[in-house]
Order: sequence, then structure tokens, then C-alpha cells
Amino acid sequence: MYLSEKPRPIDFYKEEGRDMMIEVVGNGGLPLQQQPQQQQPQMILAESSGEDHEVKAPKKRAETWVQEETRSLISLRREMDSLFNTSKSNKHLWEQISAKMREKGFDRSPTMCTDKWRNLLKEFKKAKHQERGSGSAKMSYYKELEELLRDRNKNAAYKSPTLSKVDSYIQFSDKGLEDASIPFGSVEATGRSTLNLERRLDHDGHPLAITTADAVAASGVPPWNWRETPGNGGESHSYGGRVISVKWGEYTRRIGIDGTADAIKEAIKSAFGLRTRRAFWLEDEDEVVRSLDRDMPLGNYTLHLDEGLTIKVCFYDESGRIPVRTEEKTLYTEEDFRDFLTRRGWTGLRELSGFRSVDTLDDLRPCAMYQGVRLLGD
DNA sequence: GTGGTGGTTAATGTGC
DNA sequence: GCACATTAACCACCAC
Repeated sequence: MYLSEKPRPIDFYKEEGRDMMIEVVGNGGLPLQQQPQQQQPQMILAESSGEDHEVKAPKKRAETWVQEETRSLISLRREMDSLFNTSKSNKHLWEQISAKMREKGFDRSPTMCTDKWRNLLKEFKKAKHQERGSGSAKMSYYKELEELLRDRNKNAAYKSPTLSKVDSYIQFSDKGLEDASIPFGSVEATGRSTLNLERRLDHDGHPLAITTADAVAASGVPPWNWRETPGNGGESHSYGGRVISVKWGEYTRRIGIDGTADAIKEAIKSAFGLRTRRAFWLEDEDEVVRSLDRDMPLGNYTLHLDEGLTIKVCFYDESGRIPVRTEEKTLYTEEDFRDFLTRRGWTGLRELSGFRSVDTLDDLRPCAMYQGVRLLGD
């Protein structure tokens, strides 16, 4: 299940010189990221002994990062923060972060991760200067950044030439946003926000157009992509329909269930900012999995996300005989699997121990090592 | 050469 | 359709 209705992010992998490129797998596979057909760039391929092919492309924005992506990035960057400052080059670290992002279902190249991180820091600083102590919504985006920077400050071993500059921004603490129960998202202190999805649903006459927004508003925490807009920040509507409480980790959301099953799913996805393909389900307090429908019992539910199936994939050089690198890949759906194969120009996988060929997700074995299988003649 | 940073450009979203 | 806001992507500069 892919939870975004938007087209996949256009990932112009940029390796050197900040030129836009398309990542090409080293063993001659198809580009990992492909251009939409309607906007095919002029390709200027630069062969470099079996390495990446560079592709110049007109500037094209990738899909805007959603909350879950941004939080993953911050989390990963935070985990590796100590490594960043002991290394001359951080390139490989960003590659690791990018790889982990992909494992989570987010196609973001190292450069995209780097740029996002830089832009986040810039926004963070800008917001602090402009909205010092205002308790604005934007500040809550950066609570985790603030914590990271504060951690750095505490860490005496950490020495960065830019630390002093960064630190000049982290003395600020927005008390209105210190509440750890507010996990993420843009929080307008006085009211509710609107969501892109909300408006889209509304225009489509979707039965959950109001339910989704109001159920989330009831939690007081709109999803990451919600924007504050003039005219909707003052009033707080209470939702009068059937509402369940859904818990995911430490986060709890109230979800309106007066719509169809699909609408309820959308509401859950919106409320938690879910954008990956991972399947999910709800269990009640007796750990009974409940189907989503308007007649489901009211009460408290726990959200469970599919853990996926992780395999190892060994990539070979153009001769197909010399292993070049190994990647871990987590797959959630058959569609995920097919997409993974298609991007590399593979028709299936072959298990290295036993040489069993696999072309469906169900036949994959967790943690097993595979190599790509191409069509004969390719 | 690389990373950090500030500033800028431009694609895209949003409101009217 | 236009104006404006947001933000991904890019550039230039500096420090090391």
C-alpha cells in the first residue's frame, strides 16, 4: 500500500558539482529514479568505467518532504551526529542516511538529504530570529533540531568550527512548545489548520472531507503538511460524529469514523502523516484486529505498521561476475517489489544460496542474499 | 577539496 | 488568472 496519492518524488541524484543527475545502478541496471515521461530531460551521458551515468536535467522540484520523512531525516542525522564531526568528508554518512531513508520507503538521495538538512537549519534560524518567543507554529517543527543542537552543546568532545554560530540560536526555548506530548507537526496555538488533503477531499465531495480535518483538529495536532492559513486559525470546531482514539507509539490521535473504510484509512494516514507503502491495521484493547468501518466499536485502538520484509541484494559489475556492493532492502508490498525490480531492469531475484529464482514478494526469505535477474539479451 | 552558511532562484501550492 | 507563500535546489563565499 503506497500511502501517497502524489506522484513519486523525482530524485535527481547529484553526485558532483551539484549538477542534476539520475542515479544509475552500478551493474548496468535502469535508473533508480526516472523522470516523468512528460518531462524527459536532455540526457548527456558520461560514461565513467561502469560508474554512474550523469544526466543533466532542467530544474525540477522533488516532492515536498512530509512530516514522517523530515522526522526520519532528523532522527537519522541526530543518531549519526557524532560521526559527522569526526570525519573529513561526510559524504558517505549522507549516503548511509539516504540508504536508511530508502529502507523506510522514502526515496531521497544523499544530496536531497543534505539540502533538506541545510534548509531545515536555515529555516530554524530564520524562524528564531523572526518569531522569538511568539510560540509560533513553525518553531515546533524544529524542536528536535533544537534538542540535537542542545545535545551537541552538552557534549564537550564535540568540536565544530560552526558550533558557536549554531549555538547562538539554541538558547531560545519556546515554552509553549515544550510539551512532550506534542510529537510533531505544525501547531497553531490558538486553533486549527487546514490540510492539503482536506481541501482536496472537500473539493471532491469526499464523505470524510470534514471528518478528517475535525478529527485531527480534535487532537489539537495537525499533520506535518498542514498549513496555517488566514481565516482558519481562530475557531476550533468540535466534531460531533463517531470518533475512535488511535495510539501509535507515544502518539495518540482521534479519528472520525463516519466515512467509508477508505476514508477512515485516509484519516488515519493524515493524522499520523503516513506516506510509505506500509500496510497498517488497528487492534483493539483486546488485541483483536478490527476492520475499518463506520460501525466499528468506539474506543481505544493501537495502530500497527507492517514491519516489511528485509532482504539483502548483491550488486555486480557489468560483467555480472564481480560483486560491487550489497544493500539491504525492506519491501512492504508486491507493488513495492515490482517497483524495485523495474527500476533496476530486473525481472526477478535469484537467491545466492541455493540459486532459487524468486519473482514474487511471498517467495522472498527474510535476510537472504539475492542478486538481480535480467531478461536474456539485455 | 570539503563542509557550513547565507542568499537566491524557481517550481509548486494556495487563496482570492 | 494573478499574487503571494513555501520550499527544493542551487550558487557563492569562507574556514579549515
